[in-house]
Amino acid sequence: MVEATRSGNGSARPTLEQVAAAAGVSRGTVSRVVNGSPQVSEAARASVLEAVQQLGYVPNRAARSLATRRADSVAFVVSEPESRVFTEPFFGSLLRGVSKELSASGLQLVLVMAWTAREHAQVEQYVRNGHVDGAVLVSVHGDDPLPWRLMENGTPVVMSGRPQLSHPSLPYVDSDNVEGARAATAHLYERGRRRIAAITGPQDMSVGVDRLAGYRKALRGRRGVPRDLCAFGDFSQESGERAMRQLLERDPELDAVFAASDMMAVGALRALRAAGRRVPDDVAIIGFDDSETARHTDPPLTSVRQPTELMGREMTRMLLTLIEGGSTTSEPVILPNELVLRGSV
Amino acid sequence: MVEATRSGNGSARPTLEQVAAAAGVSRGTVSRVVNGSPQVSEAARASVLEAVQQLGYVPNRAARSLATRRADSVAFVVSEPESRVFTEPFFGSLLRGVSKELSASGLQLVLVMAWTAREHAQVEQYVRNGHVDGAVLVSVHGDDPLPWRLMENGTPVVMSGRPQLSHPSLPYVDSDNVEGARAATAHLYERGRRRIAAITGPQDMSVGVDRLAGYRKALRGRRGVPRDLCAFGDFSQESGERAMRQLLERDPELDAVFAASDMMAVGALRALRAAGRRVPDDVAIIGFDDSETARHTDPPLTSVRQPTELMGREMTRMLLTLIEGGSTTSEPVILPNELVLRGSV
DNA sequence: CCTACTCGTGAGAGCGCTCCCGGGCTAGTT
DNA sequence: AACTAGCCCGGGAGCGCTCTCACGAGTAGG
Repeated sequence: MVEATRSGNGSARPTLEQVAAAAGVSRGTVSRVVNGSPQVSEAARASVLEAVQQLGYVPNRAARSLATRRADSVAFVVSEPESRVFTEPFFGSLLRGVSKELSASGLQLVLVMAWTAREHAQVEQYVRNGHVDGAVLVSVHGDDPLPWRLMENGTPVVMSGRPQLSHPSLPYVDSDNVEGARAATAHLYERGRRRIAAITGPQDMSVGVDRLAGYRKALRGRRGVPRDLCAFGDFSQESGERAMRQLLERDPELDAVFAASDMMAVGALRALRAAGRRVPDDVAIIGFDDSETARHTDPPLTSVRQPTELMGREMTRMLLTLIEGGSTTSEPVILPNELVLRGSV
Repeated sequence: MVEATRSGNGSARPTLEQVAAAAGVSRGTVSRVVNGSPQVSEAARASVLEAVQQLGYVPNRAARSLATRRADSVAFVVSEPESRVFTEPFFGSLLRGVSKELSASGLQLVLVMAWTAREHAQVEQYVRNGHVDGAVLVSVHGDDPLPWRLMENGTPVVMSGRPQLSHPSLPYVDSDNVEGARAATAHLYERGRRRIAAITGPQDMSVGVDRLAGYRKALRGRRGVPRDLCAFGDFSQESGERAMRQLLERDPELDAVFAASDMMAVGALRALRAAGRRVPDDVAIIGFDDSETARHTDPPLTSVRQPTELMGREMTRMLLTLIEGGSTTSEPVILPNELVLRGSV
């Protein structure tokens, strides 16, 4: 009796068998109805549906998984050694996209986070062991073999961002970093700026490379415009500040800066203020990521916004297609960015 | 043959049965070893362990769940109608704490997000249907019946933050908002400030109420100090700016502000600058949350930091205890905050 | 009118695990 | 020596579902 209380849970969940009994059909038929098979008469379907409704039947996930050998869930893997993962709205937004797209198809979203090397190995174990049908990988490092290991294993995987060592046909979704950077730089040019500097990200990451390429592309062919006025940062504020100081030293006359991340732009703002430059009067500046911070700087930062939620949705769609098709390779999807205009230009 | 290729997946995962065969024992014994039962001889244990190692055996989650009638997973439910959920580091940090604590006990973390009312209902369905053993609820609104509905259903639930309509024994973890606000205000006083204003949060949320209470508590009994110099905001930057303007109007002589959120503090900074006040020379200011933004304002913002990751861990620990004990009620846990000193004081 | 299908349905056989019962063995007790 | 008490261990039953196969009834074709 104590046990009965213990298990609590009000009414025990009805099983297929009970629904079948109530509807006056067999288990098989109920299963067919529940799974939307066309092979069932209207009469049977109706009475099953009624019984389902009445008993409040919900399929038991575990039993289904066991029988189908599918997990009916996908992993969202964050393999970030740094701790600041979620301070960036990027992840949250991506997650939201994934969540929305996934809930439509009834799959579970299992969140897996790994910081230490040991956890990293566990993640691989976990995914390889078929606990999930596929995985969305975010913030994977360049030399991380995880995606390929999983692909070899036959597990569908989709990454966010183009991997550096582009393995042929490794499925990924990315925003058009080249075009975003190009548009930002072009915007500065169109506003009449002529000495446009760049603070770029690390060149061992595709975002870093692409955003620099976009900057160069925008300035290519323009006469009398320096286009190698760039300093390198690591996306952090400090590095942006340092880079800005270097740039001011190299060219005190510069009148605009394209920063490959908002954080670096914030650092640049500080350096500019310290150097007595007014923004945007003396120097215009554009960042990248459209982070929360961009809205609160002084002046507010014009920035390139990535369609993060959409990226999440696309990744999920791609993953579901892979899972369904039993494949592990796919053409990448590149989504357009958007320039958000604020006071810094 | 095509099928064989399709299913891919390299080597099929070994089952208990196969491990048993390899180890020369029965299924039961392998199960006992895997689950750490003491009722097994050293010899048997050793040979099972060896077989497990060799075959790379990992228990099938679905089968286990089916047999034990447990889900071996908990849900992290974000029921936030707003879209800015993850722009605040709070959630990410909480999530990390939950993830860390959970991975130690081998449970899955299922992320469930709900924005629309319909999704809200689905979440309830989902959790009630026993897909998870328990749930961590964050950012629940005051009038949201979700936690109680789940509790009635017998599902263990832990909330973040003290609920307003404090249902007796609804389990929650919170930081000590009263004490955090008190310490911040007291700090301002100790630094010699005497006209300390407050920008408080909405009074229909416990955080809003508590932080105001802390402010009042710090000033109680101090002679010649105004302690009702407060304006209300809604935690947003705009509301902070507005509140600050009101306060300056009411008392142009004020020399310090305690803001109940960093965002409001940022707004206040703007208003102060617009009014020609220097921070911290003329007016000192302290925020709350120690957000990413606090680090990037000018000057950097002194703020109260909540032990968010720890809160996540505590919530998880509490939840696991509830699950294990088959209970749904528990004493709340209140964790201390910390004042992070930066340039704004 | 018989054969050949098609279509809807029922039933059996698992999926891989845990739980529990009972048998065999050893050690301790009278 | 006989009996009991433990301790290990094996194996059956069953968790709730899907899937395959076979069967009966209807329909069309020869």
